[in-house]
Amino acid sequence: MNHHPNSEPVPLFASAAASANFHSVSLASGLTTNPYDSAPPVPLFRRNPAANDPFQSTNSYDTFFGSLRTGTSTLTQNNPLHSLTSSTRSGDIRPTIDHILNQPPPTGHHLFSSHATSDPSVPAPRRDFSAYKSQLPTLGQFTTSDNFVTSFQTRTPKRKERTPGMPLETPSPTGAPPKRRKPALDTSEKLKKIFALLKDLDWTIGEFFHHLFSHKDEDNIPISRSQSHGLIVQNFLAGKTNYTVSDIINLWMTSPYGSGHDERMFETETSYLDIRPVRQALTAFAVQASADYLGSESKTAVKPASGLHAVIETNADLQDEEEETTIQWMDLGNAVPRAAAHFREIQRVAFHFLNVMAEPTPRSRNGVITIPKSRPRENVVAHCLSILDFCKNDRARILPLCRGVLYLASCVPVDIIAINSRLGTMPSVNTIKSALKGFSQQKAIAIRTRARDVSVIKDSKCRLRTLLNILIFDNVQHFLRQ
DNA sequence: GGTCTCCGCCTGCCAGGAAT
DNA sequence: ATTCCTGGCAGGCGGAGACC
Repeated sequence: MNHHPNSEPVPLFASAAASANFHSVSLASGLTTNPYDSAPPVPLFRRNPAANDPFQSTNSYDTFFGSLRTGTSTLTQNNPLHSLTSSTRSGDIRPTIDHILNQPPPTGHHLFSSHATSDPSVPAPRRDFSAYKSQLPTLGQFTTSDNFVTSFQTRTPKRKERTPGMPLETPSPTGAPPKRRKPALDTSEKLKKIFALLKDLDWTIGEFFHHLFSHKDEDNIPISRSQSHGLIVQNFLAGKTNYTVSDIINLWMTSPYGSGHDERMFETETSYLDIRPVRQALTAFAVQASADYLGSESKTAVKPASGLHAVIETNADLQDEEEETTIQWMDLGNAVPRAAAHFREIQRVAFHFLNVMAEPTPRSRNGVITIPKSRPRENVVAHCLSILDFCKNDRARILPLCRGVLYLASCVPVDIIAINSRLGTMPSVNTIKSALKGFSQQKAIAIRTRARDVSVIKDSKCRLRTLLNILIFDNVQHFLRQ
């Protein structure tokens, strides 16, 4: 037995009423119809599975997977599971008499039933392949005569469609009576067998999933699994099976058997590993995984190479002019669209979240839906992210510096700039002034370099011309009328 | 009263070394 | 090869004093 090292194997169901089978529990007399009331009060498994149960001889993890893996397993061509798969492949779902007789009683809230009819005497109507396929659980797709692994992958029907006039079975060339296939199992029957097997193994569903997907032991040492086991898990996790992980999660989130909403939904403090109910754990996982990613995203965003840094190089020779963190006065002009593009690319998730939060509610007036445009969302989100990044790293200040220059140029009182500096919307007034001085020095250096340039060039008519530099000063002082 | 300059403190960046 | 840790360094911030 391959139990979890830290937990005792807990039987999935009590053994008090071991004689009751699965159907008698959830569907008995049609009384247990409300899944919200309580869990099934009696065991879902038979204590003694049928003698021809293909799963009954498997009593360990390895035996279980080994039995499912190859054609030498206990599942053979004569196995009901295989017969159903064969009929599914052909696209001709024809319930046999046994199949009809084994249909579960009707209920509106059967835990695992896929039948919607309310009359047990009426066989399930014929359906096309896609309709039937959509109601099969993943485990119902197992085949045994072929490679078990390949049955997880998407298959295309290999057999010809049977026309109405075609006989159901082809006579044997030897004249022997044709072998009759065993009736196909429905979903409930398959689940019943799986549950019986789990009970024989003394496993809960949780233990089964844990051992199925665990890849490291308690010492953090990788667990060696069989090749087929690895491929099965790989195909499922890679989304190559008919029912993907997202399908399963969706079923968990919408199942009436899951606990309802409470304050632990979207929990941020308690680790999702410590939350047991499925919806609370899933929503907490989503929040905490997103939070972790947002943290790493912002950590990357404030690195010098990200483009948000603003260093005003004032060295006389401007050797570092090519550095990506060095900015000039001209760079402030297009800082907002540059930053917005940066956020959309590097802080993709944060940009999306803030966009969703800032999205205004569309208004309907006289049947015309209008979206407010007075505050462009992209600008708002870009400035919000710039403040957050500036809070994280004071070098990532391209937009705060733009805002500070605007405030300073607008003769805003120093106290207002100090308050905004405290709030993270702009640097301190000293830093803003230093930046302006740096820009001024950059301009002065550029002018001196141009002024020294007295080279001779050729014009369009190949005449030699001497460069003439003209400096034009513009008075841009801002006068305040008292 | 406003502005400028200086200086100490603090924080982020970066390079180098150690650990994994 | 990658990640983590640590120490040095640069520069921003904010307070205090001087100047206008």
